[in-house]
Amino acid sequence: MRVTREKAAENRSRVIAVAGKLFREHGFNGIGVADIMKAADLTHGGFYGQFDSKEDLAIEASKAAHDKSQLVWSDIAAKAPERSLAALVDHYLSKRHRDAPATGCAFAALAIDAGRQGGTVQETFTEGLAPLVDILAKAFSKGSKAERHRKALATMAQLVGAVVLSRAVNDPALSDEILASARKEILASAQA
Amino acid sequence: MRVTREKAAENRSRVIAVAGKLFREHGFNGIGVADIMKAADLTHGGFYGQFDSKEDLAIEASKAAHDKSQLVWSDIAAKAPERSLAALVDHYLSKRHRDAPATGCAFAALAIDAGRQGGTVQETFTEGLAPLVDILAKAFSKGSKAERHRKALATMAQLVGAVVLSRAVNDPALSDEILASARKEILASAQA
DNA sequence: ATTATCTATAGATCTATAGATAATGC
DNA sequence: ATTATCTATAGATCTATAGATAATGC
Repeated sequence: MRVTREKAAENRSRVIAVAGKLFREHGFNGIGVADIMKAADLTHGGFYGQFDSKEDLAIEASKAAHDKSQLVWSDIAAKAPERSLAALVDHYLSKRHRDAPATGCAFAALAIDAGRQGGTVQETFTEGLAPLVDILAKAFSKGSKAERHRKALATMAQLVGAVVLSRAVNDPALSDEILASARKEILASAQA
Repeated sequence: MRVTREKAAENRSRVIAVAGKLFREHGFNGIGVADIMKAADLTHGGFYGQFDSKEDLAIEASKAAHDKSQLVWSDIAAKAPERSLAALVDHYLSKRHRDAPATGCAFAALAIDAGRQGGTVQETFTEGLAPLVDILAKAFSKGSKAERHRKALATMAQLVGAVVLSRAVNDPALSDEILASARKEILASAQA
């Protein structure tokens, strides 16, 4: 039954990855430890050897999701140095992102849950926000550093809000329209 | 034990009002029927004489919250005919609103939950969005009808996203900054 | 007689723990 | 000997229902 240390570490990572998807899909309160472990091909009881509590897992899974977002955003910005803002916005406000909450941005999927949760989970989200805002700020070509920071915060809010609303409605045309409207506004305001 | 029809109708309304607050505070999955009934000073068992299911209550509570928002927004716009956009934005992005999710906008408190829930709950949120967007569209003074509608959708996303993010972080200064940044951006883009 | 509400409980599910098991790592 | 994982279960909580109760409304 017992596995190598290497395999044990891999099991733990797999639980974090699976939990990250299931939490983003169902919310912190919408999925249980037993189902997460089952999805990771492990037994329920094994969980408490790997993590202190469900909250502990929520923190680890949130951190991993934020780190992944940061990597993806950095890559997108680096690959389109002349139009990084447009590239980031196109990615974030894509139908692909809207339709895949389980693998998408943790803010669009869990920001409200994080606010309710409080404690270390909320702290993790606070720490996860700054790097994304910084990448956005660098993507703005005009204005002072303070102005670019302000625009980045406002843009982050618009990105998250647009994806949240596009997922909240069940009218596909309206959902598309929300994404397209936010996209157009952000790119127009970047010229100002 | 039995009460008058009038009192029974009042009891039902009170359960809807209490549920509206508790759902916005804890999410659809974060509060149970028993606690909602207790908060309404009724017994758990009485619930199923008033509602078909917890989902049925979630729908009624969401509808009531959306109707209330529409009324509040209409009032705000009517009371400041020359600067209704600024009045709406100041209200929505206020610290008071951020700090009172239980009585605030259902989109900022439950949009992610609604997207996950699907079914009639999601339908209720879809129907609740249009009236708010219409009020915003009228508050934009410049541009064609289509342009104002587009700006209203983008602004709605920014409003919701800003409040969601401001509640997700545990750094008060950053939280204030998110609200202020979104406010400034919205009012600047309304001049364009 | 009808019905709004209550008490009590069924049955499912949730987090967490105890103790057993068996393979790794000293 | 240590430890990663498993089986089994405790104890709490959740949605929903059954049947009793007692006052309203015909």
